[in-house]
Amino acid sequence: MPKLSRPAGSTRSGASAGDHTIRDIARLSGFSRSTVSLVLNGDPRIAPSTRRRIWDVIERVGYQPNCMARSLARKRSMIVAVVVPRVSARIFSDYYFSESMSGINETLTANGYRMIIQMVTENFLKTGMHLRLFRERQIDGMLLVGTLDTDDYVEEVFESGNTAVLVNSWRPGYSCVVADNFEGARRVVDHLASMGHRRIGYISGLDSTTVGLRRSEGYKQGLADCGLESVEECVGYGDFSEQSGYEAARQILSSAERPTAIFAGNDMMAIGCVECAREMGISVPGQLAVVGADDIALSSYFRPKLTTLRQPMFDIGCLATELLLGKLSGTSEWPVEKVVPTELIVRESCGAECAERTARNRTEDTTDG
Amino acid sequence: MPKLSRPAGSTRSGASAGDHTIRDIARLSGFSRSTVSLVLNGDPRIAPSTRRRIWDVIERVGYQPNCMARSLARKRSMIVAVVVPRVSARIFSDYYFSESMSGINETLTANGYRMIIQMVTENFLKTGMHLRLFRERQIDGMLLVGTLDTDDYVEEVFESGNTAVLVNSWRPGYSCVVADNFEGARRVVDHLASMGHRRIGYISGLDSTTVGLRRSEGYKQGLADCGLESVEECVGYGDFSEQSGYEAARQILSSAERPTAIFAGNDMMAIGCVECAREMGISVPGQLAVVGADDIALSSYFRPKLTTLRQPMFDIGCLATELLLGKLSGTSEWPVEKVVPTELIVRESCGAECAERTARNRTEDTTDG
DNA sequence: TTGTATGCGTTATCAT
DNA sequence: ATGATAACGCATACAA
Repeated sequence: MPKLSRPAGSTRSGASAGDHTIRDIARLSGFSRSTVSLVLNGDPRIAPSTRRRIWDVIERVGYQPNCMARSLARKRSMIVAVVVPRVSARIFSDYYFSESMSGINETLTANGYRMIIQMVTENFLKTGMHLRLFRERQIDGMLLVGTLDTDDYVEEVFESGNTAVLVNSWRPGYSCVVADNFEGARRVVDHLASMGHRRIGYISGLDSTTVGLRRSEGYKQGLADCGLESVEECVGYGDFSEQSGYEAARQILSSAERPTAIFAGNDMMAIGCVECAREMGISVPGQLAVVGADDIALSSYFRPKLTTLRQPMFDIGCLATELLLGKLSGTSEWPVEKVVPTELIVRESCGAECAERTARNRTEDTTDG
Repeated sequence: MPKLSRPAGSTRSGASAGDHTIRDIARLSGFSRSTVSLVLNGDPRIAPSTRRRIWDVIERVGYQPNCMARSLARKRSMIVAVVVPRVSARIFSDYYFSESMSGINETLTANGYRMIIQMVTENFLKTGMHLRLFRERQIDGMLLVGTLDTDDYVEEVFESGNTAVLVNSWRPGYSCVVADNFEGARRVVDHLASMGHRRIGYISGLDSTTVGLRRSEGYKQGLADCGLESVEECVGYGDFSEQSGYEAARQILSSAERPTAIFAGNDMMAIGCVECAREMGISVPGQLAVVGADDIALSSYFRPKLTTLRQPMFDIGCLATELLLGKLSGTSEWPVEKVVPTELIVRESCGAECAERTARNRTEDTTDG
């Protein structure tokens, strides 16, 4: 039974209204700190009556547990680090990443977690930040978005026994969520071929990324499936930037027998490609069909509106986070690879207005090489 | 002098390579925990020799201090919370905010701080999260971006004695960084008038935001300065969304004597406005000059390229963060209001190709209303 | 069901 | 210049 102890002179100077500790609650309620702690964490073996009494005090004084202290004791911070490549100085403005970030953040907060953002800077690499975050900051898990095949820290994170998941990149044996860019790219070519194109060009992104590589592979497979041959002058190499798309397009479009369609490895390169065609007096989609990939916000505002292979980055972020939290809470198998479908969004730049119709009218006999 | 104590069986099971505590360092170096702590924090009154010896051990075993424990003891977390309005479910995709976020994040990390993001959700309001963050998470400071005049929590944050700064919003007596949208809007009107426009319309954003209000006021002032009268049919009311811009434009452009120019309260509304004009068969900029505001990335990709009143959100984010950190470290006066200039970016949608020329040819005698 | 004692890893206060 | 010890606020075996 609780002892009737007075609050005593427990108000420390400068302490604002709700600045209490678990000690205060124990004293005010007449129970021990442990009991209060158990109540706080919803332990079922506390008598309903005492639970009530303790909660009354907690709410009366507006007590809030201190996360730092809790984390220290529990050795869990309820914080997840999101590691993003330093594509530009302004990562948040990059639509591709910002979209997944939104999904991640929402899922995290919905589950009581917080996120901190870590860019892959030189300092990150040099100081071994990928492991320090676990030790120093006590982060519970890590989300690695859009890593490169050449990023060595990825292996170290997984092999260190910490829990992490790859967001839209893939490595054998590690948990990840990726979009099916192979199948998607294949379908882009298929779509183009079904519209009568026989000479279909390609501007690659970075093949050191899973996304870029899969799109490149899908492009080749698509060509093969349609009985089309791969022409070297029709493919250029970019790095996902608008400028690189522009340059690759100039090269491709200058070739002796230029393609009637070009599939760009992402939307920004597709835009660069369109700009280039425009300058060369080649109308899009009239004389050249262009298809991008990602479906960034810009795609529907650009003219001609970009036909693109949509990648659901928001959903991918959500899914990856769910996987991570699932692992942290014990549920969910491990490791697990989740692949989400891509979607061909047909707009103006490819010259076809309705994807469904085109797809339905098409039959297997497209392999007329 | 250090005692020669052996490492003893201090290796706990499951401890990875660098999983040591300050105790281990003390034992291994032969000094006390206090001394190690002092060395760690660069206290000058430790003998260079011992400092060396301790650092040797630290680096040899790869010791990393635990942030949680440190924060608990120091009562400082080195974490700043960024509070953003829930304009959409996907805050990061909103260019306006993402840009400032980049500035904030960079400045924060450059100074050893981390950021956590807090959206203003119903839960945020209901649970008094704005104050809980200080207590529970022990955050050191708060950055409030784009708050509404109706947001009551703002006052509470500042009055609670915690340190915070407003990012692109203003309240009397509180520290903030704002863009000079009043002067900027004034100049937009001035520019339009100097091009011969006498009937200049306006689509307002939310006047409950500092940004929106200042632009509205600047618009009126600009009209007055140019000796132009404000015509009611020429102004519409939007909420910063493309859709609202579209609708306001339809109303304005349907009026008996429609304006020859429209200044929209932000770029998205300007885009909506252009789309509407297009549908109504009004060419831009031929029959209607349109000017937006913010200079979001889309502005230069949209056709016609948007003339816009640029607001340096990245810089604003940096500045606000510097102010906050300055206050936290004792330097920097308080409170302080910083206003940064806006810039008129002249592109296609206003029908003027060169701002400088126009500006130079213009003299004071524009007040011929 | 509840209380006691101890630990979490660090900093800070006071000695020496 | 360095060391012993008490916070910091909470969680958790273990005891009762």
